[in-house]
Amino acid sequence: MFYYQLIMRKCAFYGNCKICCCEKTPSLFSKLTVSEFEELHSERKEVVFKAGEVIFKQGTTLTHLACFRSGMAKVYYERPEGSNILINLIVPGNLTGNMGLYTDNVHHQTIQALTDVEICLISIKDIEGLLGRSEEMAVELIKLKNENIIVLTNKLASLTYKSMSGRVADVLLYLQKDIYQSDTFTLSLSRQDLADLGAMTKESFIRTLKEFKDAGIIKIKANLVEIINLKALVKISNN
Amino acid sequence: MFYYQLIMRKCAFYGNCKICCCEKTPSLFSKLTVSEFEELHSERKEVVFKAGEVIFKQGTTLTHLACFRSGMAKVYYERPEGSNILINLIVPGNLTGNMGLYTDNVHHQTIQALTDVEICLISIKDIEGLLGRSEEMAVELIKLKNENIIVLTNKLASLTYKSMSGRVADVLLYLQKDIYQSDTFTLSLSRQDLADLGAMTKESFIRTLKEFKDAGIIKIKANLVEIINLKALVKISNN
DNA sequence: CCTTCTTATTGATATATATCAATAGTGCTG
DNA sequence: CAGCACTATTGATATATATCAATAAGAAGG
Repeated sequence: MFYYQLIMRKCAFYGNCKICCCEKTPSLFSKLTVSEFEELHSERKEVVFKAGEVIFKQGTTLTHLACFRSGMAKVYYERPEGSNILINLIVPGNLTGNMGLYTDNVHHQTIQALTDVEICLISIKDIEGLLGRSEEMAVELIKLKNENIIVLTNKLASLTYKSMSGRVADVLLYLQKDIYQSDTFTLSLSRQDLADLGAMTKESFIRTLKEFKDAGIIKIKANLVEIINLKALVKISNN
Repeated sequence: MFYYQLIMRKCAFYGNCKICCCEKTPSLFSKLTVSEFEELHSERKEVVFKAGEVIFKQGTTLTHLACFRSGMAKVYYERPEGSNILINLIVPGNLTGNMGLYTDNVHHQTIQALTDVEICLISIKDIEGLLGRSEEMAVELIKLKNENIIVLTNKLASLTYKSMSGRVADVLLYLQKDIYQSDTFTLSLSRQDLADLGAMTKESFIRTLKEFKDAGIIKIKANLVEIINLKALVKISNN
């Protein structure tokens, strides 16, 4: 019996592990048998990080992989020259920190909590051990990687070929669709973080936001954002 | 016995298959047994494309994966609005066209020959069949994917945070290090292609190239490029 | 070898975006 | 609740880069 079948029937069986296993597709763990899952589950470490704390630091050894159970974090790439580029946000159900797997065993990004965060840490050794036996899990990981690459390619296209307003629209659409899954949301990010997501200065981001506000496309009051005209936003995104 | 051990001893055994199997690390095929390799090898299709021909078209069904044996191709992402973003170049030993694997089975990029090109086409069915049995190959693919992601992240950082001269320097360093592996090379790419690699207009690229030429960092005459001062180029790349 | 077409180069100008600076708001701490 | 520090906002200006236009240089074809 597969773990996901078990958990579908007895949802509370593994507490909120179902967030990491069943609520996102593809999930690294959905195809594991109960005993395979138990291997990982029994060895996991539940950890709580406070807002602002660094979960993984770029350049340090990759020993664990994080499964997000609650809260929000930002993933950024620290450039040698000092500036940071914000790659994406992490929300419950996401898996992160495995870019160095099978390559140099080093973290290639820094992950920092934006709110208080609950995660499970799973040892890379356990993951590698299981990957060496479970083709199912390896295939799921390949699937995840391919999705990562597709998302990154889209981001590359957005950031390099769109004008500022298109990029701001993309940031708002990303928050609405992938992060908060609602037209109304309270930001856990600073204006600087938002600007970093869109690869521009915070002044430019704020100005563009104001244009959208003046045009009646969004409402924004401090950190409370409401998207009024989604279609207009999509249109701006598409130039 | 692994295939790569066999081929190390009898290099001509499989013709120039060693380009795809042994000369790049990681290689998807290096950990296969002889019989596993034979499965793929016997079913492969050797194809020649002429310069300018499209090998894979973005949006079409993913049926085969291409192993490059000779020549050069460009990989670009076609944006809905019409403009193209040049992601990277493909040279012998590279594997390409598997971003849609296990996801939507669609090509997410267009691959076009820049010179005459010899490739082997391997059916996705064969790859998937073997991936379902060989954890070794799955691990190699994960490794490849992770390297792809690391490279893409660097590219994202380069293209979004560097000024024009830094990006032109990056393009030249990419050609020198990853593509031609020489300080002197004859370009198979147009100025427009080079500009696309650096995410700028061809006029801007040409102007920056002229600056480098005037500063004695490179020599350039039509398509013949010589890098005179590599250190200066690296310094410009690092801002 | 001349004509035609494409690609490359150079120059002048426009424009988007960053930078710098000043002000306003927000939240924390004694 | 006053004062300080940090973040957000707005405005003025500078600058990098794109755009447009004109010319030059190659490449292809009769």
